[in-house]
Amino acid sequence: MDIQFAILGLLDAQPRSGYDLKKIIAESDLFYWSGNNNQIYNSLVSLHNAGLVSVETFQQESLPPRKVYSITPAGQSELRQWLLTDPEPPEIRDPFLIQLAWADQLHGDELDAILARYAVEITILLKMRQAKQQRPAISPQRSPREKFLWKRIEENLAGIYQRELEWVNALRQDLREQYHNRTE
Amino acid sequence: MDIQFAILGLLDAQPRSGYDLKKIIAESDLFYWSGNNNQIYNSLVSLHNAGLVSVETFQQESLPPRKVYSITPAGQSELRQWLLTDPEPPEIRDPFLIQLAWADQLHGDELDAILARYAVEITILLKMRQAKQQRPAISPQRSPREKFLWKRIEENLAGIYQRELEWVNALRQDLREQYHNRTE
DNA sequence: CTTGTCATGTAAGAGGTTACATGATTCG
DNA sequence: CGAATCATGTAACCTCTTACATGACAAG
Repeated sequence: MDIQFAILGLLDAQPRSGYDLKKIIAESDLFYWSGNNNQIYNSLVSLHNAGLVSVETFQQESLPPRKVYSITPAGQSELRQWLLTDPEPPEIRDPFLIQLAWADQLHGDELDAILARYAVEITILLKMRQAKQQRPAISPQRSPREKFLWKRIEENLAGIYQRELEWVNALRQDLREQYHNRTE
Repeated sequence: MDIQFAILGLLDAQPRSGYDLKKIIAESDLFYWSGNNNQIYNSLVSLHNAGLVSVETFQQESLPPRKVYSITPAGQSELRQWLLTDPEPPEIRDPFLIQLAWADQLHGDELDAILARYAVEITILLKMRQAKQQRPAISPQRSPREKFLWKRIEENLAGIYQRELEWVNALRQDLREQYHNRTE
């Protein structure tokens, strides 16, 4: 998967500048990239070279010119084709699980402490997720169905943290019961 | 997070060669890297330079020499210190959700088709996960608690796919009911 | 008076992937 | 007879990240 298709979709919803895209991607969980300039500005250049987007430059006084990109018909057909390609599975990278894999050398309270810290971390992320879900998102809402799909996508993202939180809490509980939170 | 700590933990359980590590990492979901030579052999060199592992070379007839790495006391204390560092949150990268975010331009049956393909994909991954859970894993099992922790880690990994599958199935069901699987 | 926003762009480097190279042995 | 396993290592490359550079204006 390529950030290009994320950008193409965002431009299909409405024309935007590189700076607009950067902000959206940096704040989004769905568009999981960091939102750094390098990637976005270069992607826009190569999308332009491929004829998938067009640019319009607006001169501004005392500010650098604002370059607003729009999707072209070629870009739209490229996007549509991509929508029909084989879905990729999600990538899961949870370094904490590796930490836990070697954590048996910690004693009970140390182990519970890092589990607690993990739970706090996840709780914060979940809260941030839910906050984003409240305020008007970048969701296009071009049709009731699109609005519905975006709602479900956001629920999916929240669900990931929800499940993780339940998992870690159950684990803490069971460790407490089975090992009374101390090794020998 | 660094692959170095994954390697350090694996070597703490028992001495292994680069080739051993490569196989473990390539097949593992927990150790989420591809298991390519470059990364592993270079990591071993730098771990060795840092004095965190030691090497013993075993000459073999008609095969290249086997270099078996062991963790050093310095390596063990480095590992233990890392275990106490702040847990990192999981990284979720689900390109399919981006595909779905722009998928409103598909009509009902096209949309259901890609959702179905995603469900198949996830089902396969879940089955593979469960298969791995059956056969004797690389789980160290140095104590009952370690065995327990590894079981929970594996359940976590399976749970991710499980939840995703439930989510996509519920979505398909609701689309069928609400939109009768066709747009105008 | 510093921090944040607007707005573009570049540079350097970490991290990660695929593929290549070698070469004997075993399995189907 | 071709493919897989054992076992090391290198090369080329892509992706992505942090940080830098410029410069005006507004807000606290």
